[in-house]
Amino acid sequence: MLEVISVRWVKFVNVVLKNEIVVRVTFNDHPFYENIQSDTAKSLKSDLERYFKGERVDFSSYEVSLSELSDFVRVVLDEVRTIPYGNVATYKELAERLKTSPRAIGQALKRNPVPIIIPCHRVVAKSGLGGFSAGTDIKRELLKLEGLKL
DNA sequence: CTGCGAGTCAAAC
DNA sequence: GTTTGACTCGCAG
Repeated sequence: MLEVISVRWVKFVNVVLKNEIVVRVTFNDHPFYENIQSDTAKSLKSDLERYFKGERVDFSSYEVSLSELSDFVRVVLDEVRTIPYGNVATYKELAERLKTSPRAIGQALKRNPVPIIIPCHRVVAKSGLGGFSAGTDIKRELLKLEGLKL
């Protein structure tokens, strides 16, 4: 079963679920047509609304689909999910933990299909913000929500 | 401060 | 095989 959540924020945040598993999160100028049926989708929509209001919300219990990704990307994204709300890690720190290079971490994060759910915005460069697949302005706003400046 | 070369490693070509 | 990054470090101007 396919479900869609759309939430208005600085952009529209559109989330697609398949069988109650999050398969994609995108930032768009227009909302997607919503189709919300399961309790999972209802709960996620309310969590997203609370999150965008600035409440501390943990998305780590939602299942995500990483099956199309390489082993390396999965390992990196799993590690990123352990970064708690309001905290950040640098590309270098993750590289050291996973015995790889900062650039390889960046390449993996770029392939994250579900930003916010997997909080890739909490990974920043050692001196500065770093990049973001949906635009660095979005990344900055997400960090601001969690009380961080950069 | 800005710029550039080298090191790095997974992905893309 | 070569090139390209959501990076970092060091060293010049």
